[in-house]
Amino acid sequence: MADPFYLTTAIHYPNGRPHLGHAYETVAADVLARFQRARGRDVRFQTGTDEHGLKMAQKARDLGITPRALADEMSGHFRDLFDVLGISYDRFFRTSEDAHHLASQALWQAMEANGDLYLDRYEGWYSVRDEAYYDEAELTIGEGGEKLSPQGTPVEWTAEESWFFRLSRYQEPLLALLRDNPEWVRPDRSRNEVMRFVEGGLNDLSVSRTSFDWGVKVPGADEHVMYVWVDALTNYLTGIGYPDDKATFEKFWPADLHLIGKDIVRFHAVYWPAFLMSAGLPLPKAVFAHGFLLNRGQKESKSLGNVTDPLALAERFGVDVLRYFLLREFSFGQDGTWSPEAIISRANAELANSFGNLAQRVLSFIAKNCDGEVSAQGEPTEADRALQDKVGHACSIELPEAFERLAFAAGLEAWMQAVFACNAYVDEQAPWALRKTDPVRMQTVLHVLCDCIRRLAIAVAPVVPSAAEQLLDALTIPDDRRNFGSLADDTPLSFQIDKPVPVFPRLDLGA
RNA sequence: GGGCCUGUAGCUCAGCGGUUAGAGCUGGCCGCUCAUAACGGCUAGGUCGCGGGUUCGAAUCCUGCCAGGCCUACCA
Repeated sequence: MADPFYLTTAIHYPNGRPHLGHAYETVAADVLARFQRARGRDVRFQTGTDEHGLKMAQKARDLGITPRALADEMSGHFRDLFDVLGISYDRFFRTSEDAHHLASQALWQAMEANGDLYLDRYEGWYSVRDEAYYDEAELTIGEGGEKLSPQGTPVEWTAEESWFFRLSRYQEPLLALLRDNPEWVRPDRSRNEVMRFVEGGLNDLSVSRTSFDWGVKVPGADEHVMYVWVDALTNYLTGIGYPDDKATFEKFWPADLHLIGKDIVRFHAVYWPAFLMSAGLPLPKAVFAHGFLLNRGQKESKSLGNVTDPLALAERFGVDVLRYFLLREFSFGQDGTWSPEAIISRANAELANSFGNLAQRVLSFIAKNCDGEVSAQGEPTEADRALQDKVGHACSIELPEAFERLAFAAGLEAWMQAVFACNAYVDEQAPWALRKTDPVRMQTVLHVLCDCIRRLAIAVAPVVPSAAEQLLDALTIPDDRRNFGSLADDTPLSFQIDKPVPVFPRLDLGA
């Protein structure tokens, strides 16, 4: 049976429409999911929306609709976006699902049974906007004499009964986890952040609210709803059947990777493992925090009015182009800067001119001059072997090795080098000259090139699935010969080529 | 305020103690004509944020400062 691979994105908070950052994280996860499937893993890939919490309740109130209606609408936008982007999720998760409430309560009860939950009283200056309590000393006075949080949001004196989680118990176990598994949280930036936070001492965590009811009810205390992060994190369990579907759950848990943004590292690398330890469940194998994308070097925000709709980018440039750009342009884990010009430049140089045109010049030559069929007829030369070695190494070794460590840009860089080598080979071998002088040799050259294109397309398919599929169709490669295992296949004896169509059209700025 | 991260050719990035600091894009020159005016070859271009220090030797280590980001903080 295939080796399971369970991968998650963070579930997205749908108090607004999805932005490019949501697309970035989810596309990256999708590439990894497709990559692992093509390597033969039994992949379970989950994304979704995190719909509870005060901010959703308030936003709904402002709009005069129910939180449920707001969640339905906004979650739909996320799902639509992901469908357009070709996200191959196995499960689109919503925390408002009934099963999730039951699962969160089950987790809660497991933590309670372990003696880690207790009722206490919480009071202080509470900012609804920040969803946080502040100390008196932190407050400032606004123009009208009202008290403001450090973020400048209004605060009100609030007292509520709250359940607390004994996070303080888990300081040592967490430190041991981080010490003994240096790769558990990546990159190092995030690991450092977590280490320092835990070393600084952990206070018990307030994990329930009574000031609103849009959330998961605390078992046996109906007036409380769970703190959003408790039920949000639980989605990783619920989505694979916790607690009732033991077969599915045990197959996929613990997760192989939680892919998240760098801003929510603490929740995933401190609170989450503590909850799981408390409930007696195994911990996920790894957490990876990606960087943020900056629009021409600036953070996108509503107040700056520079928020990009990822759907518009996908429509303007194409889904495959956008996916390729997102993974190729940035060092995953670090922040990156993008612009429409950068997308066009990258797409034209690498996808249209280098790879797309390579396929087009070879396939269309075959369609025109060989009646659409090529086969190996002569002995391979040194140049043939050198090219095939280069392409084979890039596709079977370099790209997979890089993708395994989430170094997508490095993997695609190695892949591009192989594409360059193919174009150089075409020029050196000049099949258009061989057509007149040595048709047998011409067949061999074209045959080598078809096989290289086949392997390049298979390797890059997780990133640009539609275009790769078109190319493999054009080469008449069977569906079950399109995975990484097939890279090592013996070259097909012959290739049948229909009249090809360019798979990556050139883009221009006016478009 | 503290911690961590980032700052390398016009642009996006790699290099993270050791020969003349690399790649791609952009620019210039040459070649080719199969191809999406695409491809190939050559070439131009850098005070490695700034100032100190360690070392035979630093973009690479230490320190101070500047700019941006993330996390965090009882600092009136």
